[in-house]
Amino acid sequence: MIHDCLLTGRSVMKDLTKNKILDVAENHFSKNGYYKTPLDEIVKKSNVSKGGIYFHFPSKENLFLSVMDRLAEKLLSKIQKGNSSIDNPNERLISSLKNLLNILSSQKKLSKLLITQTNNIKSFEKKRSEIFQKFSDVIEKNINESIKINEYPQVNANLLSTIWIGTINEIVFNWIFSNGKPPRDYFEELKFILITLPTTNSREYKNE
Amino acid sequence: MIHDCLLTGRSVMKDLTKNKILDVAENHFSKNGYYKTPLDEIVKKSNVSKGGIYFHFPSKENLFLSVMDRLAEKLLSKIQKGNSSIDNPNERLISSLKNLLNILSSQKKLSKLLITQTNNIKSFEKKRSEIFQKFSDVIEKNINESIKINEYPQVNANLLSTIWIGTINEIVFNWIFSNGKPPRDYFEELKFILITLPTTNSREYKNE
Amino acid sequence: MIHDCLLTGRSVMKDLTKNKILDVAENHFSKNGYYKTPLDEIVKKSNVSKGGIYFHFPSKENLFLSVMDRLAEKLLSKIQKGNSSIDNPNERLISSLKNLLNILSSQKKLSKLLITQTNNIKSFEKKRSEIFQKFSDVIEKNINESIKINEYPQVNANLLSTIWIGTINEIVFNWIFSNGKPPRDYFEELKFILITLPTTNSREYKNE
Amino acid sequence: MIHDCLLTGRSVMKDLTKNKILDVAENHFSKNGYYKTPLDEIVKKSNVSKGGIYFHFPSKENLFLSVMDRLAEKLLSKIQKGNSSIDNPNERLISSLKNLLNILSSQKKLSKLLITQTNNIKSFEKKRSEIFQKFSDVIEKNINESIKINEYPQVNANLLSTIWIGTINEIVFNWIFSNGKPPRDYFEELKFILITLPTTNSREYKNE
DNA sequence: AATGAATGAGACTTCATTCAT
DNA sequence: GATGAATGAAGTCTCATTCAT
Repeated sequence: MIHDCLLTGRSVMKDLTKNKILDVAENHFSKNGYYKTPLDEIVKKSNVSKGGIYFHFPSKENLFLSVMDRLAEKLLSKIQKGNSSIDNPNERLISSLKNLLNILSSQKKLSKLLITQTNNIKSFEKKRSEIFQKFSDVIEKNINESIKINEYPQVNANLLSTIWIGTINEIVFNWIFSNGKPPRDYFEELKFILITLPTTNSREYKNE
Repeated sequence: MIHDCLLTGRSVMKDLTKNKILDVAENHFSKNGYYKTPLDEIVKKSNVSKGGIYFHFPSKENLFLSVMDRLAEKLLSKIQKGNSSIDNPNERLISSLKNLLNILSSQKKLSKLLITQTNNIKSFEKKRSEIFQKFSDVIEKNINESIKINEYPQVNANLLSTIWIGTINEIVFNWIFSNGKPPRDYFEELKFILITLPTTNSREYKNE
Repeated sequence: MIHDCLLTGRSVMKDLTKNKILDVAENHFSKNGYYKTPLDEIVKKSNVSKGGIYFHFPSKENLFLSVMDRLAEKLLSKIQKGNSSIDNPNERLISSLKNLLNILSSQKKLSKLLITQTNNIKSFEKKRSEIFQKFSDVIEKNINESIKINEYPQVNANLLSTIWIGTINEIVFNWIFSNGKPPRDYFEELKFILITLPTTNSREYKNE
Repeated sequence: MIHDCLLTGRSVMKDLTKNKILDVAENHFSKNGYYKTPLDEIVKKSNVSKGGIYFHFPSKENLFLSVMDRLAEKLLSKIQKGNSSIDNPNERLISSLKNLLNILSSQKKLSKLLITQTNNIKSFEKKRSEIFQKFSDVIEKNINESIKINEYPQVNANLLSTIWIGTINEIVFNWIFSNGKPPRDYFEELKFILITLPTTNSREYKNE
């Protein structure tokens, strides 16, 4: 028997199929992109029939969106878990940067999926915005807390988080498409530019 | 006869047709994306037959790449023209930022084209990298010159230009897809964060 | 327990489910037609599972046929009930016409179902013929009795009943698809053309 | 060469393909119905590629409608041609009946197409109405002229033409689906019931 | 009796590309 | 140089039916 609990067995089974589909879809979408991944490919690799996929997802588009959602949740929870034990906001900011870079570095394909699949499909663009906004929110919150305790100069935290996200995005892009270094290799330098430099500066301000 | 010189006349005619195709293609690709723009749409709007398009461009993919190329050239020359008369490297850096933001703000569709059309097509990704690299190079060069004359702290200019590009990219993205403000509205704040803050800081360093 | 008699209880339950299915099926088939009514629709609206439907009906086709059968029976019994108390054959003929028109007028959807669902499916065509034949038989019988008592001229009663049926069919069609008047509005004029006119004429003949 | 005129050659060629498609479609639709005729069947039998069909017709539905249109035109022109040389309205009425019955008798498949393909598709129902209305109009006009010259009693010509159409429709139906006699076999009896009987009667009226 | 997840054949449609003219 | 009718592979999606539970 696959499961030891008869009561929840059914929903476990259901989730088994659904997750198998999501796994295969995630893999193929991130490797080949939305348009270059025919449903038949997912059918073949998942051993779930076409009808089975459409039983769980109303359309290919919805399947893609579900993949994005699951992925974003996974990444977000990893980042937040990494931060949960850190008290100092500035340390937390540094930790967020490190985690984000590490996680993305370890999942090249998923990074690609997250970053490049917009395809002029409204729902994709909306989803991308949604997800990036969530990452941005985490960072903005940390920046604001750093500002509050005077670790960071008075800047527009929202814009700054946009800078962070855009920067990381671009680094991932270069890594994937221009043989750039993996994101994690930029940690020290990014820390210097994005945190040390302004922070030091803010101390200078205070010293005046 | 429309033209008096048969020799150049022909190529002028050719260029006329070719540019008409490129104009219409640019418009549709940027509005609807690569996959959502059937060649038939370009045929209809350009009044050039399908065979005509295939005479000038070997494939739809090549047409798209040509649109990207032409566009990048246009934007780059605008930026460089704006900088040509400025002597001070730091001023030039500021001017670059301003120009970049202004130009992108005035061409929402083209911004979109430049930013979102990668589509997991190798050649597109390569082209996107190429173009962004050119923008990045301009900025990197200016940063390096600023560093040389001690206007800017000793940072990895290449990484910093990546930050610039990523930031602008993200701002454009938010503008297009999340009803964010147009890029130009961020000029002052970006100038403060990306230039004033590090620059001031570098002066502080020097003052110590 | 819902019922106290296990023996009949079971079949009552069964009939309850079966009739619920038939009700929902009748409604959807008549509204949207055979091909535009997926079984899933009936599942959703009847709260009977797919397996449940297949327990009661071997196929969608059979379900449709059952709907037709039940419907025809309903209509026929209504017509015959209306005629049962009338002695004079000619009066009965008139009453049949009136009833038929009234019943169809009050059930637009069912009329549609009866009239348009042939769909090139052999079994459907056979069923439609069967049903129309039953209606035709009722009318033919009445005509023949009218002829027998010299109320009606000597015509081919079978053909005449076909004329009746075809006429009513066409009137219903126009009502449903061309915003024609409801069948009942034609009663007086139809009575004149189909009964009075020939009847009067037959009297003339006799009077000669 | 297929055609002797180079100038019109192109449009002749175009029509050749289009008509080939229509011919094959007419044949299959009338034999098997709309839903039981996959486009692939038409592709196979017409030797025109799927794309070719979609070049000439925007959808399967539109193709079907075009078949209906062409067919209706063909039949109508045959009927009107048959009537063109007859002066007396009553004779023309009789001729219309005869022609209609004959034409339908000789084209069982097309009759079926015309009569049974409604399928709960709005556009089909509209087209069916349109076509039947045209037939009805021809008959109504003739009836009205017969009434004018006192050959026919004062009845609602519009309703009477509906009776005619419905009758013929029903006879065709019985012929196709219940092994009834072909329409033409009913000519004499229909003439008696639909024309002679009322006409004679109208004379009686006048004689009074 | 009843459930509903899963199947898979088959439907319609799209569209980059070709080629005779 | 240019046309546009024609191709055909490939795509997404539907839905009657099955079967383990």
